[in-house]
Order: sequence, then C-alpha cells, then structure tokens
Amino acid sequence: MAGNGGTSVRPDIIEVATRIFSERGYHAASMSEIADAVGIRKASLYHHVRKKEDLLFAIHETLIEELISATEEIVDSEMAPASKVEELLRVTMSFIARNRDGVTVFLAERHAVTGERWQTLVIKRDTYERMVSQIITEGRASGDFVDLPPDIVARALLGMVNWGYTWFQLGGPLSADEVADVFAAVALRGLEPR
Amino acid sequence: MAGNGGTSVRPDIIEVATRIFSERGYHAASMSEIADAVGIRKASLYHHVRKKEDLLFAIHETLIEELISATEEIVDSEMAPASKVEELLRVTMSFIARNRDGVTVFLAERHAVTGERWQTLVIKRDTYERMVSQIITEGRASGDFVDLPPDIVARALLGMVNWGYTWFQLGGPLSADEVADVFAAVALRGLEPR
DNA sequence: TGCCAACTACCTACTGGTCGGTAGGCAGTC
DNA sequence: GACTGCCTACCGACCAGTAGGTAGTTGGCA
Repeated sequence: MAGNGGTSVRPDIIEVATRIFSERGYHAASMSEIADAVGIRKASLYHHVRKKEDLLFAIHETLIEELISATEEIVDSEMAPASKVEELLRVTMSFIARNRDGVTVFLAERHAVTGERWQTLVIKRDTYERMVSQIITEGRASGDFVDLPPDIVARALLGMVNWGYTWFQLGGPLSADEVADVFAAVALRGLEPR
Repeated sequence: MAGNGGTSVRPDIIEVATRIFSERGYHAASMSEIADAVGIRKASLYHHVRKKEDLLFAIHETLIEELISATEEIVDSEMAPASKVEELLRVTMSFIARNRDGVTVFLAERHAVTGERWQTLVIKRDTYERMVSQIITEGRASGDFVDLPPDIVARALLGMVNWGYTWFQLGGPLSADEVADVFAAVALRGLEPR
C-alpha cells in the first residue's frame, strides 16, 4: 500500500513533486504532470500516494522536521546568544539555498494543506518559531541583547532570512554564507546593547 | 467592454477577488466563487473581465503602483538616510497592515501572472527594490551607514517587513507602527557605524 | 432607440481519483 | 525444477465533477 498518515513516499517522486509544485504552485500542478516527470502513468502514481495532498503534506513535513532539528541543535548548544543568532542565520540561509524548491512550497503553499494535518503543521511551525524567540529571550535576559520584544525581533530575523527564498540563487554573486554574514552583521550590531 | 491591458475593473469586484484570492490562493479560487461573493452570475463577471488572470493582474498592478509612489516620496525627500529607513519601514508596515489581502496576493501569487504582463510586473518590482537599495547606498556614501553590500541590506529590510504579511494582524498585541519601531530600532542600530 | 449590466443555458477541456488487470520477482514446497 | 501464492509496481480505460469561458437574450435606464 501507499503513503498513509506517515511520510513514506518514494524519494524520487517527492523530489519531482517538490520541483513542480514550486514552479507552478500546488493547485496549478496536475497529477499527470508529476507522473509524466517521474516517468510513469498517473494511475501508477496513485499506487504510491492516496491523494494529491499526500504529496504536499510529505513535502511540508520533511521540511519542517529538518528545520526544527537543525535549529534545536543551535538552541540547545552552549554558545553565547550572539553566536546562536549568527549560527541560526547561517544554517537557515544555507538550508534555504540547498532546498529552495522545498522551501518555496513550504512557505508559499501554506494554506493548501487541509484538515487535521494542517493542525499538525501549525503546531510544528509554532514550535520552530518559539525556538527562535527563545534565543532572543535568553540574550535579553543575560544582557547580551538590547531590550526589545523578543517575538517581534524573532520575526524580523525570520523574515530577513525566509525572504531569501524569493531572490537567493545558488551561483549568484554571493554565497549563502556571505549573505548570512551580512544579515548577522546587521542583526548583531542591532541587538547589541550600548 | 471590459478590463483590457489597463486597469479599470469595477472596484467592488477587485475587492472581492482580492479577498478570495488571498484566502484560497489564485488557482484554488474559482470564478463562480467570486461572482457569488459579488452577488452576480459567473457569466456576468465575464462582462467586466476578459479572463481570470485579468483580475490577478489588476490586483498586482494596483498594489505595486501604490507601493512605488509611497516609496518614491520617501526616497526623493530631504530626510537623512536613517530617517528614510525609519520612514520606509513605517510606511511599508502600515501599508501591509491596511492592505493585507492585497499584499498576500501580491507576494504569494507572484508566478501566477503569465506572458508579457508578467514582464511588466517584474520591471516594476525591480524599480521598487532598486529604490530601497538606493536609500542604503546613499547612507553608505554619506558615512551614515556601515559599509555593507546595499543590495543585501535592502533585501534584509524588505524581508523583515514583507514577511509581516504572514503573521501581522490588525487588532493584535502591537500596532503596525509599534512593530515598525522595533524593526527600525534593530535596523538603524545595525546600520549605524561605530 | 440604444446601451449596459445582468441573466440562462451551454460547451469543452481537463482534473483528481478509481477499476480491473498484468508483468515480474521472491518465497516455499512437493 | 515446476508449481503455487503473494507482493510490488505499473498500465489503459474510464468516470463524475468542475473549471474557465461563450452565445444569445432580457430588463431597465438615459
């Protein structure tokens, strides 16, 4: 049988679906289109997946899972708050650069997932954002960061870096690390108390 | 006849379409749905519009036009670079707060516009982003801002503020101005040379 | 009278999804 | 080694529903 609640769709199918969803948008992309790109018929695609949404959900889940575990590592580390922010920007930016299609689907096709699965994703998204907030909160408490509302600051950082999915491209003038360094320079000087 | 290349669709129709596109996404939204919400039949809707895409294009164009003219005012003003940045964040943030549906369509449904119309939008988008870059470039040249690549800094600011469309809501804990103030605090301290 | 905005009725194309069936690989067993 | 049963991956044909879009008509207002 095929992909149920859990995530276990054949990797090449996920890869192709990710690319096509990212290029044309979830609703505009058709199952035959994906099947064609994989090299099988539409009916065969339904052997691996119960519904179209399964594909979308699998993409979302894989992505948020990876993002959470990468961020968790930073939050739980022994680094100083400033280093955590720097590392966060760097890791996230390079993640976006490497998984641009997936990130595009994840960020642009947010409201396409429905039902209780959507709830699952919302919860994980919150978890992720709370982790980022926590870094700022820590820094403020320890006196490393200026006294500004951590949630808003966190959203500023997230926006800065997430927005990269709309413009950053591998092989462009700057590498992901170089971009992250600029972001970190602005952010850290901005957060540092005087 | 109805909406051709130019923008002249009945305002209430644009308004409804904006709301529905923002809620369900362009491709997921149907013309009957929009017609129903306006209070007419689908066929009547086609009296005002030649194709579904006309609606989308009208929304995009109105929005980028407004954004450009608001930003132009700031760029062309006599303010100091730091004040320009502050004003930019404030104006953009409140614009997003006031036109959230429109901004959502504009930012999330970018690749749905096709053909030469898309080209038109890309050019305007570039114009807009270049204006933001210019503020940073000026500030760097005058020694008001730190020496960092203006394009990347501009994208950082744009990301910070644009990202607001995903989370900011009127009636939330903070007003658009309050959020903009936090953003400005971080950004200006981050850009200020030492 | 003539135009406008709306209507009813309809068409075609295509979508997500199902059905029944097939080809081949891999046990086990007589 | 031939026979059986089972499983995975796939296919062609098909279906109901719905999408965008069109044709022709009507009522009201200037």
